[in-house]
Formats: sequence, C-alpha cells, structure tokens
Amino acid sequence: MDPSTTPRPTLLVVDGHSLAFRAFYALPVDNFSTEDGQATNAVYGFLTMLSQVIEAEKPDRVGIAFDVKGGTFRNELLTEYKGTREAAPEELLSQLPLIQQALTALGVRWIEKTGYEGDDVIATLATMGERDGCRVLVLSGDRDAFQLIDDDVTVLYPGYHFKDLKHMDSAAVEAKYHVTPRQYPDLAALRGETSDNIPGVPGVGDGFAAKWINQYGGLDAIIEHADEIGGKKGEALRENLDQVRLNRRVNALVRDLDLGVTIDDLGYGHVDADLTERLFGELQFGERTRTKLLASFNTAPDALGGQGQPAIPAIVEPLVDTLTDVASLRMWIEQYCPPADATGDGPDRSLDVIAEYDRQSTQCADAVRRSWTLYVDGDAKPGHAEARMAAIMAGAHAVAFDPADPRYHDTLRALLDTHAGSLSVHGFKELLHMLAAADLSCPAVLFDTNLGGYLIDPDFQGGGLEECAAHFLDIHIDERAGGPSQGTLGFEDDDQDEDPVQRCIDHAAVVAALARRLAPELERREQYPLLRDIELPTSRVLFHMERIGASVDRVRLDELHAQFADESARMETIAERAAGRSLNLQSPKQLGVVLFEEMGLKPTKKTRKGSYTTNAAALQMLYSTSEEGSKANEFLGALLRHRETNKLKQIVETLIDAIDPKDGRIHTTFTQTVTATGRLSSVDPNLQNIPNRNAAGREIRSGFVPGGGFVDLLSADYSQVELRIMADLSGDEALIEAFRAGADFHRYVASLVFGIPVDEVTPDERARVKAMSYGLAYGLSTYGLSKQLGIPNSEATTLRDRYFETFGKVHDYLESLVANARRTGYTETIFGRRRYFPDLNSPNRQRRDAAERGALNAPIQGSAADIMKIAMVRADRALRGAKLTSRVVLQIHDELVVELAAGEVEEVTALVKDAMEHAVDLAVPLDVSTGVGTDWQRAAH
DNA sequence: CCCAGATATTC
DNA sequence: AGATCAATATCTGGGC
Repeated sequence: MDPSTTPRPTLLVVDGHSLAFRAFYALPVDNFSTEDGQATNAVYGFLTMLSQVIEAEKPDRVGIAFDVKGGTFRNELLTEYKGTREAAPEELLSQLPLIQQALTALGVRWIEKTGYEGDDVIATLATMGERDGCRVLVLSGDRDAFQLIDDDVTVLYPGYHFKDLKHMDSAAVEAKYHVTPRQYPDLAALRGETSDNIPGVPGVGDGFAAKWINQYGGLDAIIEHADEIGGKKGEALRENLDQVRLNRRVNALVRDLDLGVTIDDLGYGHVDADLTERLFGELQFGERTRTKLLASFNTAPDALGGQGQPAIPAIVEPLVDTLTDVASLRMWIEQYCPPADATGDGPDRSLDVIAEYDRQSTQCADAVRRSWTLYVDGDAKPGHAEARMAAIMAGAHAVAFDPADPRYHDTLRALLDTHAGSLSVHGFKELLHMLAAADLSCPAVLFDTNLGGYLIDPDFQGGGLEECAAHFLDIHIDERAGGPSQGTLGFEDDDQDEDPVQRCIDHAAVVAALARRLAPELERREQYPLLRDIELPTSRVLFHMERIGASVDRVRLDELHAQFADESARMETIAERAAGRSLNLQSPKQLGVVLFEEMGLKPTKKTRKGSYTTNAAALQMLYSTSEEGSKANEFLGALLRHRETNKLKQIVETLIDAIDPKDGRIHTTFTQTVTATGRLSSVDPNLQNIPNRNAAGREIRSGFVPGGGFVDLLSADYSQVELRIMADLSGDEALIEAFRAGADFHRYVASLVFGIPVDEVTPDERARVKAMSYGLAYGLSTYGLSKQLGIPNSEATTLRDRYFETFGKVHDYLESLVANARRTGYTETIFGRRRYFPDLNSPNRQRRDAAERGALNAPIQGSAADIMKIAMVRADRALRGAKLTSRVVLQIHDELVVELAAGEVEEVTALVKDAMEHAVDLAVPLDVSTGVGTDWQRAAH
C-alpha cells in the first residue's frame, strides 16, 4: 500500500476568535462600515483571510472554533484569568455573529462548546482529525496551540503580516524554543503568558525555562528537583510553584470534547447562494468582493460540478511505527492510546459488573471514534487457541508485535488492564481465547464490530472480518493485499506470503474503520444497549463455557457407538436381502430406484427438484400401507430402523471425534452472530441437537457427565418461555391468567378453549391445544396443524377459531406484529433487538408469506433468546460472586447445563434458578424447572 | 475440492 | 401451488 496512491485528507482547524481579532485590528473600521454604522471590517477581513488560507492549503475539511460567552472551567481555577485582556471592543463583538452567519451561508462549519474555549474545540477537532487519518492544520495566533503539534499536526502561526503564516511543525518549535511541542506547555507555564494575564516565574523566560526542561525532562521533574536549582531564579521558582502548577493546568487543552460532529461533517464547498447574497447585501460588500468570496468557498478541491468533496476514506492508512524494546511500546501507548476514562459518558462498564439493561443510553459513536483497536492474528479455537501477532491501532498510528514476546507481554497486560474500556475489537470472544493462550485477559471492551454488525443486520451471514469489511465498508481485503497498482510495480514476487506484520496491522485498520462506520449506525438503530448490556457480557460467559468444555464418558460413548453400529449393520443386511441386491441406503437416489422402479411402489410426493422423497414420514407411510410379510414391507422396516440407528451411530462418532485428548472434554464453539433471531448456535460439534425425543437417541445424553472434581450435572430449563412472552407482549388477560393459575398449563388452556372443566380435558384435547399454542408463534397454518395432529383441515380450522375467540388479544397481537413490521420494515424484541423483513412487500407470494411467518416468530423467539442471554450472564455472575466452583457448561436455547461441585448442589440450583427466573420482569412469572443427576440424561426432569 | 440437495437432529 | 420458526451436520452426486 503506497501512501501516495491514497493521499491523506487535510483538515484545517481555525481559531475563530484569533482570526477575528487579527482581521479587526488589521483593517480600519472607517473604511468598512455599512451606511447605518455597522462595522464590517472584521467580517470582511476574516472571510478574505480564511479564503486565502483555503486557497493556499486546499484542505478537504474545515472547522472554525469559537469561544462561548461566559466563563469556562479555567476561570474557576484562575479568577484573574484573562483579566487584563481588555474586553473586546463592542465594534468587534457585534461582528462575531455576522461572521458566524456568513460562515453558515458559505457552507463552512463553525463550532463552539459551552464552558470551554475555542482552544479546546480546536484541540478536540485536531485530535479527531488525526484519529481519522487526516493531516491537520491549525490556524491560530495562540501559542498554546503549539502543544498540539506532532507528525500529523502543523500550526499555521501568523507573522507580522497575516500573509506570512509560519508552518510550525515539531522542528520549528524545537528550533525556536528548544523544547518539543509536547513540552511547550511546561515552558509556557514557567514563563507565563502576558496576553492572557498569566504570571510566570519572575525573571524566567523562554531561555531558562527550556534549559530546565532539557535538564530535568519536564515540569514535574523540575518541580521535584526545585531545591537543586540555585540562584535567584531557583528561588523565584520555589516561591511560585503553585502558580506554575496552576498555569500548567490552565494551559492544557481539552482534546476529547463531545462536539456532536464528525470530521466528515466538516466538508465545505456548498455555498448557500441565496443566503450569501442576502447577507453580503446587508453588509454592503462590493460586487468584486462577493464574487471572489463566493468563488473561493464554492471551489472545494476536486469538487465535481459542485457536488461534494472527497469522502474521508473509510480506512485510515496506518502509519506504522517500529518497536525496539519495552520502553518504545510504553511510550507509544502513552502517546496514542486514550485511557478508558477519556472516552466520556461511561461506556466503560466492566463486564464483570454488569449494569442493568439500559435501553436509554445508546450513545457510543463518539467514544468509538476516540477508541483504539486491537487485532490479534491467531487461532481462536477453544482448546487450541493461539496468538501469533498483535496489532494496535490508535488514531492513524499502528504497531505490531508478538503478544507472547516477554519484552511486550507485561506492557500489553497493563494496557489491557487500564485501557480496555476504550478498546474496539472484532470478535470479543475470539479475542479472549487468543489472549488467554498468551496468558492475558481483558476486563472490558468498548465495541465489537462483529457483534455490532450482527445487531445492525442479523440476516447478514458474515462472521469473519473480511466479510464484514466487504459488507459494511465495501472493502475487499484480499484485493487490497495482492491487487495490482498497489505500489508493487515491477515487484511481483511477494504476493504469496504477505508480511504477517503488515497483514496484522492492515486488519487492525479495517477493524478501526468498521468500528467508526458501525457505531453511529448502531446508535441510529438504538442497538448499542444490546451490544453493551447483553451481547458483550454474553461473549465473556460463552468464552468461559467453551474453554471449560463439556465432559463426556468415553467408555459410555464407545459402548453406544458399538451398539448403534451393530444394529445399523444388521438392518443393512436385512434391507439388502429384501431388495435382492446391494445398495447404498444413504442414497435417496438409489432408494428411489429400488422402491419406485424395482419394487413398483406407488411414488410418494415429489421433492422440490422433482425426485420422489424418501424421508422418514414418506417411508413410514409406505411401510404401514405395504403388505405384511412382503419384500417391500421387510425392506422398509429395515430401512427405517437403519436410518435411525445409523444416524445415532454417526452422532456418537462425531462426538467421540470431538473429544479433546488433552482433557477428555468436548469444546464446542457457540456462535453468537449467525441466527437471524438472536439465538446462539453451536458448531464443531453442535451440542444443541443431541437427540432427546426418542428413548434410543436420548441415551446419548448419558454420555455427558460431570468432569473430574465434579459430582453431578444440573439441567435447568424454562417452561414455555415463548408462550409466556406472547402472554406478556399481547397483554391477553386470559392467557396471563392461565400462567398464573399454575398447574398444568396446556390442560388449563384446553379447558378454556373447549369450555369444559379442567378435569374433563382429555389427553387428545390437551395435545391439540398444545400444538396450537406452539404453532401460533410459528405462523403455523391450519393445514400444517391438521397434518401434525392427523386431523381433518376442518377440525384444525375450528380449533384455531375457538382458540382465537378465547385469546383474542393474542390474535390481535400477532397481526399487529406483521402490520408494524410492514410499516417500519423491522420487528423488535422486548429488548429492542431488530430484524428486518424486506420481503414483507415482495411481489412474490411465497416470499411474502415466509416473511410474515418470520415477522411473527422473530420477536418471540428473539425475546426468549435475549432473556436466556441475560440469564446466563446473571447465573455466571451469581456463581462467581458466591465463589462457587460449579460452572455453566452448555446452553441449549432454553436450557442451561451446569457442572456441579460437591456440596454445592442446593446452593447452585437455587442461584441458577433465580438467575433465570428473574432475568426479566414479565406480566407472567418465568418458570424454571431443574433436575440433578450423574449424567445429562439423568439430570432431565 | 466445492456446492447443492436430501435427510436427519435440536429448540 | 404450498402450507412451521431457528439452527448444524452428514452424505451423495454432479461439476470443475
């Protein structure tokens, strides 16, 4: 990446008052006044001076800072602050609003902040610009601005004639004052500033101040060694220490104000012609002045026909700094990484001290803009995580190093301990795994671009950084790396193995760009509370669960495997004998040939692609209609048994393969950003679909056991969460009452639906109502209901009608979900998690119907997912808080599995149950049933 | 080797 | 004609 191919944009920050003063005193009032006596010299001078600088420097962005009337925090420190500076003459003050109006008309952004000086606004803008990868020019006649100077910031300091602006960079400051820009405020504090009525040490000027600074390193050290300084000046220093300290506090500029603007808001070039004409008319500017100013401000660099200026590139080209030793990393961090407390309004919540869900506080963009980025390259797989390389990006600067390198390890640890609250990452959970591999941890994090992207668009199947960058930034990382015309002209050898350091840094830059892009979007969609209060804390819990893993009984699994394999093989033999030939029972195609051609069975329903289905339901149908004792009957019976046992054999096999030989446990990965509704999923292996419905399959659960040092497993699951959520959200009194009534919920509902006493409800009636209840939230059709229950469509229709008569508000609620989604484009869970449904307006009937069912289901399934995440975080916190050893190991949507340590059974059961039941306060109580046993099957209840 | 389709499992 | 939300994993068979 050759920087010259993507020039860094330039930001011009102007000290408005300083420029207005200059203009006022440079031009005679007499020559610049309107007929009715309004002075215009400052307005005229200000605008022409500004236009000159813009033409000379051709910045891409411009921001003008102004002071606000009234005191600032500095007045409270120093009562006499700026006391002798003669109040600006009324003739100048009256022009300030005119200047601001003119700037607005000319399309130039000006900014002020109550309680702060223009200098602080300047410092903040400069810092923001630097962070966004800009070259920053500060136009100011105030020497306090010199402290802002560094590689990226230059101060334009007016000389005697305004025209000869001095470009003050580090070298210029050092040449003139013999101190670095960072040390300049120390020097100023010693020397004082007469123009601001700030007394320094009597008899100490620039020369002595610089001498001391260079001798001792800085003001703090000088104060420390004040006793050692001899002579009159040393005495004077000791007598004025308090004053000097105060001076230093007063001249420190505030660099992290919340100005409510981004650098991208500081574009210019769009003159409001009407407004300008009117204002310039009132000011009685001459024709030549008008056209010149208009042209000057309308000609933004590269403006294409006046439309817009170049966008700030999403990616800030990293300025890579080289590390030589620990000290260099420490210094780098101190210089560039913002401490957590500088990020402002409190997104720095330690994840171990989770605040209550706070839907109101949704601000994060400003903090994220100021945040630093950590990218770790390595492997996040639970069990064998590894951290190969780490890159830190802060502002436009970046460094990379091996986090395990003892030279940097402790410094990184300290950085994470103190600065994690202002950290942006991509994939907090994965980061925790990789950090843990390097014996590091991370107490908090401000932003996660993976989770953030997921909350913005849960239907986007992204996951990786590359996909996110492509989706949200339209940046294609691979192309960036190896693409043509990227500065490798004539050198085509190193495309293969790109420098891992550069790669890591590039990725950190992408994360930084993503964070800046996503945070405002997250704010706009009010999703930040979900990220901060639910997803990030959940990530940490999942990290622990994955790292711990689930213990299994290898012997038991082997035994089950042998059992299933044996039966599967026997069934295969029988099936082949009945078919009269060998075939692959796992090939639907081959099965079709045998069943529908060779055996001549009546073809079943077709699949989408036209072939005949051989799924279990169809085979069962064929089986029960085939003649007892026939070859087909025998074949189908064996095939069905084979299907079942072979599947179970396969499941056990993958579980066995997944056992980590290091600890005999299975470490699944919970993916937090894949489901469109907010649920988790489990991969590699999937531990959320271990058989449970059939007795044979359920046996596999007996292979999940407490690990060494633990005595039992606890299984805790929510009863009818989704129905309870429906009751709460719909506000249906009858349904709410049904839950309050306790006892057998489905039986009670059936009695209401059929209008009969509870004890007269038959098992069949109960089953029908239960299926109806659950089908509701899925958008189940009467056709589907009839098929599921094996009843005629007419009966299903009657059932549905009676159900909705009984629970009218449920019906209304479900309809309102779809209606609202069609209006707003999205659905929302209790906690505000959104899912978008563009297909609700699709002309395609099928897609539209599917979207309607989705819109029905998403808020309900999603709310249940939110609740479970909160419950997990609460449970984890409760267990840790009580210093218990027992730990959550699995989550299966509405169930938590906990590994119980000896003597903790009762306490843990109570804590987990409470954590789950009180995760949220609904109109109906949440009910959690628990069971304890020596394996997962026995823990079932 | 990759992808789609069919089938299975879970909540 | 199609008709239940959300997932993951395995196997087959076709295509490159």
